[in-house]
Amino acid sequence: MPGARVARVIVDTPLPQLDRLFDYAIPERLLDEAAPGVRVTVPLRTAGRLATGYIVDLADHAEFDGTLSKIESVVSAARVLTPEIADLARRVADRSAGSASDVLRLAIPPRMVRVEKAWLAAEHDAEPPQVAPVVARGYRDDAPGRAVDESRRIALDAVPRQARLHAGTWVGAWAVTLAELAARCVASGRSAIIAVPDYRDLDQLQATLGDLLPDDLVARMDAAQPNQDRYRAFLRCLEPAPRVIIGNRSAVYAPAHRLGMIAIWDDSDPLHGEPLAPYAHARDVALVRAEQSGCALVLAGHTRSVEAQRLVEVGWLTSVSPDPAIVPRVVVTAAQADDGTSSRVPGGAWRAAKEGLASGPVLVQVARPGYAPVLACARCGQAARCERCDGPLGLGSAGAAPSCRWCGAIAAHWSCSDCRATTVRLVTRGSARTAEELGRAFPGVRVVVSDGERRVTAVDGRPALIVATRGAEPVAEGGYRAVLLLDGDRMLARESLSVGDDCLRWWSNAAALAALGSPVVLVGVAGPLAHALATWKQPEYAAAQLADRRTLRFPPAVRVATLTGTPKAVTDAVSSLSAGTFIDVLGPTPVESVRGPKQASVASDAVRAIVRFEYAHGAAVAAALRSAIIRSATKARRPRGDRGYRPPPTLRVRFDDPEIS
DNA sequence: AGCACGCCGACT
DNA sequence: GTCGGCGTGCTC
Repeated sequence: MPGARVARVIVDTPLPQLDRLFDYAIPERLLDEAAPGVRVTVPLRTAGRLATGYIVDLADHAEFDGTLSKIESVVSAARVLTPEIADLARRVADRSAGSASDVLRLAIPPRMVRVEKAWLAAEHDAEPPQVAPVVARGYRDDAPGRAVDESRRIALDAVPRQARLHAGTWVGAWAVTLAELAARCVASGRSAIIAVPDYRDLDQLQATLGDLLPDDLVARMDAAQPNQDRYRAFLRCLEPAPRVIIGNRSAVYAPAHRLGMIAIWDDSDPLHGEPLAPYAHARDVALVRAEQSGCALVLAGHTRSVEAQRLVEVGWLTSVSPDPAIVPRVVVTAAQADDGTSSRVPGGAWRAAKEGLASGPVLVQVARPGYAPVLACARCGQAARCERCDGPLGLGSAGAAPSCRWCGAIAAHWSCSDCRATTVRLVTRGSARTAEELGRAFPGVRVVVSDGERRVTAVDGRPALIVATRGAEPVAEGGYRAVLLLDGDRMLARESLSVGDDCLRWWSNAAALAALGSPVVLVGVAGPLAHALATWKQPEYAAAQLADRRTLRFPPAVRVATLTGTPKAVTDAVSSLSAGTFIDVLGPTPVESVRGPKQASVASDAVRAIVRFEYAHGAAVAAALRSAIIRSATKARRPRGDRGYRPPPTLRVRFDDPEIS
């Protein structure tokens, strides 16, 4: 808008009451630079106090009646906030009773001046790249490809196999499928976003894309990479040409030129949940963004999340499965009675491993890292706990001193809090101890351990035992010749509503790493879960779970909002909800001081209430809670004297907290 | 947050 | 009479 004199600015502040657009006059000297999307500094309330923000729009006239302040400065010419992302941030914030500026902090990486200057100086060709269209293999009639071409929304069951790249490395077939769909977008001049849970998946996806596309068309947005690299990748997404944007959960906020597809791999992995306010899950952001931009949406996995299954059942997603169906050869075996001395590997699993080792690598999935994750008093059996923080003590390696799994403190002079004995007994096996035992059971066989600390992402095709904690399984050249799922019973022992879903996901992801026809041995688990894995019908399991949650009125059959804060603020927020917009309210109840590695930052008298409501009332509930947050933020204020100490907010709202579902 | 405005007790 | 305490309100 040439000649515009007014800029509408979103101010970067955590204060909920400032979460709206402010009109500012554009001074003469900044008329050329003040463009939509640029970073600016503006005075707020009084001169001398400057805030940063982004211009989201230009206008001829202000909507504000009073006299306008002037924009202080334009930080740079880079237009980092595109109209699409500004709109997305608003929608996501509205849906979760949060601030758009909180969302923008996730969407726009910290500015790196040198990187930005280099990018602004460079030429960006708008020439569409020449990429040959590809077909997604493993599905009948190219169903996933056509869905992307027609901008439809699908729940995609991945092909449970491995594939070899040109360079000789091996990746999961899921990465090939998603890369093919992304390449197809680029071939038609559109961009694609693929969000994956962690760096292992990201590495596989990036390598796979390297086979299909020139490297400079792929932007990797990785939370672990240095800020410069992150900002450089972000700026490349802004260029007016199709890109394939891959990254972890925050990639769903990346700007994209003509977005054709947004895909989430393994959408029930907890890493897709955002721990920062307003806590929007990558899946939900993808849903909002697909709606907003009209692009294709792909929720892919070896398991079907209960949330995706709900969307299938309400007709919002279409289910697409591999055709012909590929079913890993799953064998279910009873657990060996564990007397602490004999090998923990039952006969059937042992034979499968033995046979597999004749031709290549064998995967052994265990529940926990370390040597002995749980210790107990040798005399009375009481669990051994840290003297400092009361966390559980464990052994990191065979000869190590006991240490706390929460705070890391070494317990050099431990004595039992009950009977004062000073020797401990090992009560569980971690990956290192399992590896040690397997090394004895299979003399002469190479043993590799992969867990959160020792990151092994790939192994070659030579015989070896690969002991991996769940989620840390490397990809094997040619696929594993056998997969042993050893700790099924232990994994199932966790107390959580989603423990079944989680276990099925861990097992299915490991099973998909097996070579075609090689045995996958599930030890010590029976019932519907074992059946779902053996028949490879994860969507049916998800459908049954969803039916259960419907009768219980648990998420995701309904939505929930968790309100935490002072009793007054929580009560006020609850009573501000109009009747008919919610089902019921649980609580408020006092928040028990959480005994755990992470202490929640809430006031000592904090209470919590949980509001359940139908999806149809989401907007109304979010709007009401949003005003309650603003009310509590502006009303309740602390006395002026105590600077420095920052009390927790009087009211915090979190929608669809995965912890309680 | 941070700063202004505004309405009641002890001071030259 | 008025200096300054901090409750309340607003930020273009």
